[in-house]
Amino acid sequence: MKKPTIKEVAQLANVSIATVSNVINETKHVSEDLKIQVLNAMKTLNYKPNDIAKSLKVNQSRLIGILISDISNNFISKVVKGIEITLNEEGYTVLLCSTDSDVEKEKRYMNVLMGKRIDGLIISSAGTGEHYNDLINANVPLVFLNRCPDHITSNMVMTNNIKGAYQATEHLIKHGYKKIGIITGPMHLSTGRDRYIGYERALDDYGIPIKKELVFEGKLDIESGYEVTKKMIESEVEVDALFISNNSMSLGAYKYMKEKGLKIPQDIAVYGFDDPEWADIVDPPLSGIRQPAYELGVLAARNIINILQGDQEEVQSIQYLDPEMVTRKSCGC
Amino acid sequence: MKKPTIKEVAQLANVSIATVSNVINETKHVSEDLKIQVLNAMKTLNYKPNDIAKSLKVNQSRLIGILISDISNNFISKVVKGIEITLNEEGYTVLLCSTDSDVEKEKRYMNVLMGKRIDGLIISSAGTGEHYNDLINANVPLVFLNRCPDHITSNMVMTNNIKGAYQATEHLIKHGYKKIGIITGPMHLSTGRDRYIGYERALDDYGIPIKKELVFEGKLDIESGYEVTKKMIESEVEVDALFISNNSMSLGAYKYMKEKGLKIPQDIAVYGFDDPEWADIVDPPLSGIRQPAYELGVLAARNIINILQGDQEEVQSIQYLDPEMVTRKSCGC
DNA sequence: CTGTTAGCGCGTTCAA
DNA sequence: TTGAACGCGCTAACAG
Repeated sequence: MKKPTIKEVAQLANVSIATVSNVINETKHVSEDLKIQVLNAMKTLNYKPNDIAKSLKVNQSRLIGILISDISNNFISKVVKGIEITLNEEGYTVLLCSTDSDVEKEKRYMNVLMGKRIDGLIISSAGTGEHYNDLINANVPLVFLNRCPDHITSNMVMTNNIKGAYQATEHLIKHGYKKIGIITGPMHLSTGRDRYIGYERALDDYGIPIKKELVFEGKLDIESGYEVTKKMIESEVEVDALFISNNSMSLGAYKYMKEKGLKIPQDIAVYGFDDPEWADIVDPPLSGIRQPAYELGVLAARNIINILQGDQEEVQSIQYLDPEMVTRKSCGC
Repeated sequence: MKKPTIKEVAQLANVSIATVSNVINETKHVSEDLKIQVLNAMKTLNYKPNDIAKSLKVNQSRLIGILISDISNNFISKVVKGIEITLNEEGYTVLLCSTDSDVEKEKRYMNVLMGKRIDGLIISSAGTGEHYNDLINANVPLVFLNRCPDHITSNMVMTNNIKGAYQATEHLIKHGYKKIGIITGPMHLSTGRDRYIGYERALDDYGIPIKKELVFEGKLDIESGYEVTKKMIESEVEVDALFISNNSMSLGAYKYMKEKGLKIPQDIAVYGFDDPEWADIVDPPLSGIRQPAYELGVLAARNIINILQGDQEEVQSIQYLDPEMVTRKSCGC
C-alpha cells in the first residue's frame, strides 16, 4: 500500500540513507559488500525511488510539456511521436496538452504546466503569442513548432511552407493551367499565410496575375474543405487547377467533387499539401507536398534537449525543414 | 529566474506561510484584508504554487500515465483525445508513453511512471500481462483499454469486437458470398482473437464450414495488409469476400488490389473493421465496423477517476462498448 | 569509503 | 483568526 522509502531500505540494509542514495545514483563509490546489501534490500522491499522528492531537491522535473491543438490530427500525431521517442531516450517524459485551438484552454494549461515545474515546453498552437510572456519570464525553455506566433523569432522549427506551396503551384503552372485557385488555411496562422505567399510568388514569377476570386479560405478540416470547394464550384468562377493547403481539406474537396461527378484532373486538377496515407488509393491518387512530420518532432525535441544541456546557441534561430513533392496523378501527370 | 516561493509571498504580504496556504487552497477562513494582501503579493511576485512540493506533501501527483503502442495510429489518437479531455476536466494531466509494442520499452516506461508516482494508469498495449504485477502490487489504479492481457478480468473497457466481427461476417454471408476469408490481427492479442471468433461464429451459425486456408494473419499495419492480400491472391485460393480486421490493413489491401486491377466488390467484396476518414472517398467506398474511439477514451478516463475517488465498485468489471456498422459499397451493397 | 544533517516548497497539526 | 514548527523523501555538503 504505502510505498517504501529510502529510509526503510537503509534500515533493512543496515546502512545510512546516503549510502543507499549513492548506490542508486552511482554518485560515489560504494564497497561491493554494502552495494549488494543495499540492492537486496531494495529488491525485497520492491523499492522505487520517489522522483517527486528528487525533483523537489534537484529542482528539475524531467517533464516536458507539449501544447498542441489536436492530437487526433494525423500530422500532429506523427510530430508528437517524434518528440516523444526522442525525449524518452534522454530520460524525459511528455505531458500531453491539447488546446483544441482554444486560447483560454491554452492559458489554463500553461498555468498547470508551470505549476508542475516542467523543464521545457514545445508549442504548436494557435495563439497570437501575447500570453507566452509568463512562460518566457519564468524562464521555461520554449520551442515553437510549425505555427509561429507573430513576434517570436527564435527557437522555432517549421516546414518551409513557402517553398512547398511554391513548388506545388509551379508544378501546376508547368502543366499549362492558367486559372489556378487556392484553398488557404486561416490567414491568422503563419502556415496559412506562408502557403498563400508561396502560391502568390509562383504565379508572380511566371507572370500570371493573381485574382482574388480564386482565393478561398478554409479551416483546415474535412468539412471546410468540402464547403469551400462547394462554394467555389457554385460561384462558377473559372478554375482549372487547385492548390489545397492541407490534407483534411483535400479530403473534403475530393468528397465534394466525387459527389458532384467532377473529374480530377480533367475538370479540375489538384495539388495538395501533406501526403496522407490514403493518397495513393484514392482515384486519382493525390499529388501532395509531404511535410517531414516525424522529423519535425525529433528536431524540436533535440532543440529542447540542447537548451536544457546548455548548448543554447544552437537554437537561437528559426530552423526550416524542406518538404518533399510527391507527385501522382491528381495534378494531371 | 528562480521561482518565488510561498515564503517570499508571506514575507511580502506580512503574514505567515500558513495564511498564504489557506488563501490559495481556501482551507480556512482568512479575513478579507489579509486575503487581499496575499493576493496582491502573489500577483506582484508572479507566484505559482509548486505542485512538486505539494505532491510530496499530500502524496498524490495528479498525473495519469497512458501506455499505448503508437500515438500516430488513427484510432489510438482519437482514444487518447477522449482520455485527455476527460482527465483534464478533473484536474489531471496526462503522461504520454508509447511503447511501440515493445515489451522491454513497456517495462522501462512502467518503472519511470512508478517513479513519477502517477495516480493512475491507462494501458492499451501488447504485453501478456506478466509484468503488470509490479503496478498491481504498488496499488496503482489501472484501467485496461481495448487490449486485454490474458489473466486480467477487471477494470477493462473495450469495443465488443466479437459482435462487430460477427456483424461484418454476417453481412457478407447475407450477400450470398460463400468463400469468405479473413485477415486477422496478431492472434496473441485479444483484439486479434476476438475478431476471429466473431467471424468464426457467424460462419458457424449460418452453416458455412471454416476453412483454414481462408484465414490469414496480419500485423495491423498497411504493409502487412498489402503483403497478406498479395499472398492470398497468389495462393490462388478461391475467395469471394474478405473481412479485414483493421483500417490500416484495409488500406493495404485496397492498395494491392488497385495495383493488380482487381475490382472490389466484383472480384472480392470487402468488409473492414474501423471507419477511417478516407472510407468514403476511395473507390468503392469502404464498408466498416466503426469503433467508438473517443467514447472508449472517455470511459476509461471516467473509470480511473472513479477509482481515485473511491467509487471503486463501479469498475470491477469488463465494460463493452458496441461498435456500429457503416455499410457502403465495398461489400457489394 | 561511510554517516549526519540541512533544506528543497509546501500542508498541517497545535498553540496562541 | 493567525503563526511556528515539523516532516513528506530525497540529495549534497561536510565530517569522520
